Amino acid sequence: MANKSCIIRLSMYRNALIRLKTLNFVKVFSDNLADVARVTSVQVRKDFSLFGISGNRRGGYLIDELISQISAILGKDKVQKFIVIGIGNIGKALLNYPSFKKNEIELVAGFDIDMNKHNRDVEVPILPLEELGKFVAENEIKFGVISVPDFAAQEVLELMFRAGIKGVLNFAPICLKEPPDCVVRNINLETELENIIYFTNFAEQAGASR
Amino acid sequence: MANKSCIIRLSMYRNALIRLKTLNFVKVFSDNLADVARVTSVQVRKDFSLFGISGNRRGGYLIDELISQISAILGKDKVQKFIVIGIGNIGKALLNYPSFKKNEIELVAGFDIDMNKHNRDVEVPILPLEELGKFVAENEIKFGVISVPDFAAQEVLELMFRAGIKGVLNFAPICLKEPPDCVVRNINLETELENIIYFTNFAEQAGASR
DNA sequence: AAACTGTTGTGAAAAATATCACATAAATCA
DNA sequence: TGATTTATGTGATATTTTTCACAACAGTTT
Repeated sequence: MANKSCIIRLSMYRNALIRLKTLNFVKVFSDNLADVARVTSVQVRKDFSLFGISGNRRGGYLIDELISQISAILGKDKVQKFIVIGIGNIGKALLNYPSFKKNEIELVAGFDIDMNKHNRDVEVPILPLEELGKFVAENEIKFGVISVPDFAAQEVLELMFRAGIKGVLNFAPICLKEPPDCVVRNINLETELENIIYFTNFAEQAGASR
Repeated sequence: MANKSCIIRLSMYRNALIRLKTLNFVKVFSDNLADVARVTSVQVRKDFSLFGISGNRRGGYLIDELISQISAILGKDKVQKFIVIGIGNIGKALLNYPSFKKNEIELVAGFDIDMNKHNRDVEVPILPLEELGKFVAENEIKFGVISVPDFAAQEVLELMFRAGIKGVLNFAPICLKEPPDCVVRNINLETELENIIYFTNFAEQAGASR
């Protein structure tokens, strides 16, 4: 079965393909994708073979065909709606983030407990948290982002789960316990920076001792 | 050698430990950390053993000691300064992100090409991109975040590299080519969402066919 | 039409990562 | 003080992921 990094790579291939298409590429080779996505060409082909995507021996892949095949796998054949809970720094950034729409991802509403943040008269309304359940049911929302402070995150996740949300991206710096049949992915900005700090320092030490 | 996920786990253990310390824990067991960081206890101990961290047979680990050992590994024994390039949605969110300081990570300046965004009269100034090299040299900055549009990202990375920056967190939705001796880590918001979408749909299908 | 070239596709091998099983040590109890 | 309990620490094993090596094939050249 496909694993997490494999799907991440598919997304990257798709991005690369879209970019290459704007350059008027008609067919691409696994080597092209490997270069752009910074992996090996075998990795590209192995990933494709896992999903039954095949090209033409010696002829590479037809770019349009490939894009639509990958898009289908990633659920990009239809617009995927999602909501954001917690309109702080990150929540606000997501509300204004331009490239979701280009990628068939649509942020349809934000939620917050702070009534000063509520606002219904805009394209993407900010609603009180109490309306979450109703909104999710009426609009058939499956995906959501958590951008509340750490202490509130687990509670918000359970709220989302009860509302019927099935997939969650969590920015709160805490490792959430995923409810059954609910996919949760954590992005922790400090952790990411700490990772970079470690490997940078490590590389320096290794370099110095070389 | 330690790998990327191992360091991410160390960060998570540290977060967990700090949380447990506020609850007045004095010692912790690998099982406690496993629960909070959502891994197995063997994994915790294996990770520790990789860095020569040892506890007391039967007695677990002294929390203060453990925090300082992990902190030292992650470079948290001193404040790590970093800058942000591109003061758009994400850049702004980072400027106001509260929990960096708690974690010995200090955002010291932002940079942008748009002169309307420049502002020197605040704690974290926003400076013109031309001043990057000078600022980085004078303030001995080693780390930076890229939050510019995709088409500008590679160029900005090379600019940062020439200025002397060694570790970069990239939010631009493009896979950057890392210069030699420079650590680059990509966070792509769309890709993360696509990942969630895929696995949510997949779980649904698997559930339905069960 | 035969030889050649360059790319895909994949079984097998290797490398990386995580888990298991259990020896070892420290504390407690009888 | 010997037996028992409960964690740690780690070699061995299993699993996952990536890379290697090369057969298969479709064009292209001679």
